[in-house]
Amino acid sequence: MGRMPGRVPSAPPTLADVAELAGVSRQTVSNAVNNPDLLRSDTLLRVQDAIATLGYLPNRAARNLRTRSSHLIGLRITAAQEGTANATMDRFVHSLVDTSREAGYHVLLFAGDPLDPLAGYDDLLRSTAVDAFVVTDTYLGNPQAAWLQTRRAPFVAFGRPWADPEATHPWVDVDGAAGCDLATSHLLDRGHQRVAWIGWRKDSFIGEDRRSGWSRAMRSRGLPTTGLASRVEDTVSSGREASAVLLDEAHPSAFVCASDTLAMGVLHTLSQRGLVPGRDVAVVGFDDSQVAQVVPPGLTSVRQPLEDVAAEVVTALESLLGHPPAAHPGVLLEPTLAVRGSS
Amino acid sequence: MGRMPGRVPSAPPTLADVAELAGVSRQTVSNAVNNPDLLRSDTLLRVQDAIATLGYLPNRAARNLRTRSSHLIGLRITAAQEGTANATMDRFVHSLVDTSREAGYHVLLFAGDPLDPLAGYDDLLRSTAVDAFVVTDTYLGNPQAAWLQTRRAPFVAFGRPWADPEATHPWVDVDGAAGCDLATSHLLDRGHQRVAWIGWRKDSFIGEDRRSGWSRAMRSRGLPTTGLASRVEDTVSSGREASAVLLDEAHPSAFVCASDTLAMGVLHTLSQRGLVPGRDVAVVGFDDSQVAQVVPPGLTSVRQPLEDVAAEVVTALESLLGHPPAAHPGVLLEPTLAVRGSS
DNA sequence: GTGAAAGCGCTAACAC
DNA sequence: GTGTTAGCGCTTTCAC
Repeated sequence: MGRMPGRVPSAPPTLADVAELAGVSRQTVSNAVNNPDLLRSDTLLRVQDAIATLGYLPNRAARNLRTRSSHLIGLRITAAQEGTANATMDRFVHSLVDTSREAGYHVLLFAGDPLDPLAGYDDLLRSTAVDAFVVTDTYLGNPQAAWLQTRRAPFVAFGRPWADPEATHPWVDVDGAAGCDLATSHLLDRGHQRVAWIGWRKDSFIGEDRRSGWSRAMRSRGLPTTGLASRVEDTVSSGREASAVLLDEAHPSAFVCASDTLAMGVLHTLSQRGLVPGRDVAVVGFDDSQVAQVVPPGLTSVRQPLEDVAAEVVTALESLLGHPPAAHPGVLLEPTLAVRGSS
Repeated sequence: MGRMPGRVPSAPPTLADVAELAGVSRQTVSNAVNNPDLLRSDTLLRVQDAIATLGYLPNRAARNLRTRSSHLIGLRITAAQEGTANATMDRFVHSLVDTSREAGYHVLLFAGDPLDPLAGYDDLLRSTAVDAFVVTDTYLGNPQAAWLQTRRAPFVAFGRPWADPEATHPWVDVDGAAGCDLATSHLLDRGHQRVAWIGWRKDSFIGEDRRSGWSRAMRSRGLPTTGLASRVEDTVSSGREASAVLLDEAHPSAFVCASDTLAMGVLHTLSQRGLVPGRDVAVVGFDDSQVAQVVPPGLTSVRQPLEDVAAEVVTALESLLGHPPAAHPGVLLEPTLAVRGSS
C-alpha cells in the first residue's frame, strides 16, 4: 500500500515531484501509472520507486477533468420506511460498494426527494459528477429510467422495466415468481395443502409477479387457490388483519407473503390467537430481512442474492462505460429460500 | 469559441458557452455563479438568463481541481452483520446523506476491509478524492481517529474517543448511559423491582457506558443489582442463554439490554417458556431497529436521534472545512425511549 | 464592474 | 521509449 506512518504531508506529491525524483518527464510518470507496458523495465522500476518513496497517488480532480470521468457511481437512496422490515436497499448498497471497489469505482450517495424522483439526477449529470447511475426503484410509474435514457445517461437498473417491456437499457432483477414458487413448494412438500397468499395491491407489478409464483406452485399440484389470497398495503397491521380474515374464512395451514413485513403481521395474528408459528401454522416471508433472522422461532424467507445482483450491475456498468460501450441484456437471478422455524 | 454544435450532443455546456451567449467574458459568468454581488444587476440577469437557457452547471472536476476541494464526504461502511438487529449504521447513512445535501456535500461510500480498518482512507486522502471523513466505529482499539489526526485529515467522529480522552478531534455521540437510565427508570416506574441487565463484554466501552445507566437508575431507587447482570457476545443466542440463566437464578421481572439483538434473545427465551413479553416479563432493547418495531408485541427500545447526530456531524464538518477552520467540541445527544408492547 | 492572463494536475497526441 | 506541447473547465490574481 505504501502508507507512510508518521509522515505528515502538507501538500500531496504531484506527477512533477515524482518525475523530478525519478529523473524523467511527467509524461513518463503518467505512463508508468496508466500504461506500464510502454516503459523500459529499468525506467519503470525507477519511477515506481519514486512513487513509493513519495507516496504518490494521482490527483482525482485533475484526472477526472482530463479523462472526463469520475469513477463515481451515483445511487439515490430514499429513507427506509419505519415500521417495516424492508432492508433490501441497505443490503444492496453494501454489496454494491464492495463490488464497485473491485472495478475501481466508488459509490456516491444522493438524497431522494420522494416528491420528485428525478431531483438529484439532473444536477449530478450536468455537473459531470458521476459516470453512471444505478437505479433501484423501477416500480410502476417511476420515470427515472425513461428520463435517463432520453438524456443518454449511462445507467443500470436493479429491477425490470415492468411498465415498458420495450425498454432497452441494461437491468438486473431477481425472479420473484420463482422465489414464491420455491416458498410455496417448500410448504407443499411439508404436507401443507391450503397455503394462503398475502401480497400487495394489484397495481404492483412486483407484487403480481410474486403472487404468480404462489399460484403456479399451487396449480402444478392441482390445489385450489380460490379464497386463499389477499391483497393489501405493505404494513404489519395489514398483514395482521388479512391473516386474521383468511384464518377465519379459508382455514389455511400456511401463509406465503410478498414481504417479511406482511409475514410479521401474520406472526402477530398467530401470537394473538395462541398459535405457534411453524407448529400450528407455517409462515414464509420475502426478503430475508434481519427481522426474519432474529424473530423467534425464525421466519423462513425468500432471500434475494443481492451480492450477485451487485456483481451483475457492476459488470453491466463496466461494459456500458467501456470503449466501445457495449449493450448488456437484462439479467434475471434466482432467489433462494432461507428455511427457519416458522415452516 | 463555442463548441461545434451537434458534434457531441450530450456534452454539457461550459462557462465559455454561457459567456458567449450572454456576451460577457468567462470570468463574469464565474462571478455570476460564485459572487453574484460583484455584478451589476442587469449583467447578472443577462448571465443568469443564459445559464438557465443552456442548463449550465459548473463542471465538478474542473471546479474541484481549481478549488482543491471535492465537496465529498467519505464514509466507510462495513457489511451489516447477518443475524443481528443492528441497523444503526444504515439509518445514520440515510440521515447523513440528507443533511449533507443541505450543506452542499455528497457522501462517498467506500468499502471497509475488516482486517485493515485504515484501508481506503489513505487512498482517498492522497488522491484528494474527499474533503473530509465521517468516522463511525470508534470503539476501543480502532486506530482510525488517531491515524487521521496525524495525517491532519479533516474528520468528525460519530462516537466518543473512549480510549483517548485527550483526543481533540470533533465528535458527536449519543449518551448511552442516559438511554439505559431512561429505559430502566421506565420499568421501575411501572412497578418492576428486579430489573436485569444483559450487556456486552467488559472490554466494550460503549457496553460499560450503557450498563452504568442501568446500575445508576437501580441505585437511585435503592435497588440491588447483584446477580442481575450478565455480559455476553452481541448475538441472539447469547441473549437467549443469558436470559434463561438470569430467569432461573435471579428471578427478574424485567430485562434491559445493550442491544435489540440481545433483547430478541430474551424474547426467544420467553417464547420457549410460554411467557408473554410485556405481561409476564418486560423487555427493553437498544437501537430501535426495524426488528423492535415489527416483532410482536413490539419491543420497547432506546432510540438514538440519528437525524440530530447527522446534523451535528455536518455542522462540525462545516466549521472544520471553513475559512478559517474552527475547532468543534464534542457533542453528546440524548436518546429517547420508544415504548411498545414489551414493557 | 468587467476582462485578460495564469495555472490547478493530469493525460492525449504527437514529436524525437 | 521518452519528452514536448496543448489543453480539460474552472477560479484567482490583477489590470483597466
